[in-house]
Amino acid sequence: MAPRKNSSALDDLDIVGLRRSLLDWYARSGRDLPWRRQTDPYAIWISEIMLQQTRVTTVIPYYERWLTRFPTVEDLAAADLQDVLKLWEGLGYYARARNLHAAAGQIVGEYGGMFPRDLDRVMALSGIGRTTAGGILSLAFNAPISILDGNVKRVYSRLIALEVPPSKALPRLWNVSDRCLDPDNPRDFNQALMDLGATVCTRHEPNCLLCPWRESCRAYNKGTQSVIPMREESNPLPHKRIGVAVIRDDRGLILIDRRPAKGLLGGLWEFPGGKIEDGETVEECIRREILEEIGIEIEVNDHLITIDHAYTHFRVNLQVYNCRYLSGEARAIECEEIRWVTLAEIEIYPFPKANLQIIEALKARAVGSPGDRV
DNA sequence: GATCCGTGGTG
DNA sequence: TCACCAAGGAT
Repeated sequence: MAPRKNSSALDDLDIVGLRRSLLDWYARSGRDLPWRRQTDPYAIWISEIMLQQTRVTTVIPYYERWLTRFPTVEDLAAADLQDVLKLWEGLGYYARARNLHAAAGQIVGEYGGMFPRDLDRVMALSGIGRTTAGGILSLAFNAPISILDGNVKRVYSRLIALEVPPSKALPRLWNVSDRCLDPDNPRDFNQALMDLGATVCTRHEPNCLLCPWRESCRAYNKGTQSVIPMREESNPLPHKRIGVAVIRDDRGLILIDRRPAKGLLGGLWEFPGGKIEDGETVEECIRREILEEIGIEIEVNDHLITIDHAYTHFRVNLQVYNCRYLSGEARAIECEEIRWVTLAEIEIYPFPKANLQIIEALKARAVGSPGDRV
């Protein structure tokens, strides 16, 4: 008989035993999380999206606020996107909020508000991929669908002592996840797997002595658990200096603009500005950018604040200056929309984190200098 | 398949 | 201080 072509990394492991020991561990040591207290697919969907690339402790207050404000998919579908983004403000990856809003429309429009149970239909919703779909369907409906999130990649990479970074072996890891999943207890199994990765099989200093899979884990048995999973390649972050304008007109109103709907910080509001080119002063940059983007002449006055901020693929240094409107009619040339607002009205608009520091600085200055022109 | 997309915690 | 990273998906 010919050797099996697809011999798996799991061939020597007792999968039934692994399932039982993990579920036993989960019954004793699983986490009590807000979205596990019910099986409403809408609430579980919201939690799964918020948890993408985001820590549990960060998500919990956002999750609670969201379910209070938008208790049902109909509430979300009927909401204004700006209000959705405002509720998401500070959580990052804002496409997630835009996709939630769009998918709510899909669910209400195509499925009468009933969350679909079919994997292909769930994955067709905006912002839902294979892992999120598996998470929702297994948690809400106890459907036997595997997942492969960051926790699961780490746990299985160690279990099979994977010799390459997980991104180089996704088909193998999905195969492991499919074969290990307990078809009789998919809900608890998937949750247990994520809890194991989050609390025991952690990135740094995993607590192997508490792990139910210790005896089977190939990394543990080789003593390589601290170097697996292997690191992904990473490139140095580029750095940009940005000139930013807080422009006031003669009435003291402040100019803000809304960024294009897609791309970085899509749909959020900001103070206008742009990249400082080589050989250009900050003041020159700000005057040029405002003329290009908004079409008005301004006077660049005193420095308000400097903000250093790191995004995923680059860092910025924001040089923020108080400016005064001089001439021309402001219009949205390189943005979606512009508005002149008061400092009080600004609270309504969703801003990226780095811009919230500018608003704080403006408020502090307004309080500290009552005679200042506000 | 490589790149883009935020923010806060951490060693 | 700073690179790395944490419940991924879209293009």
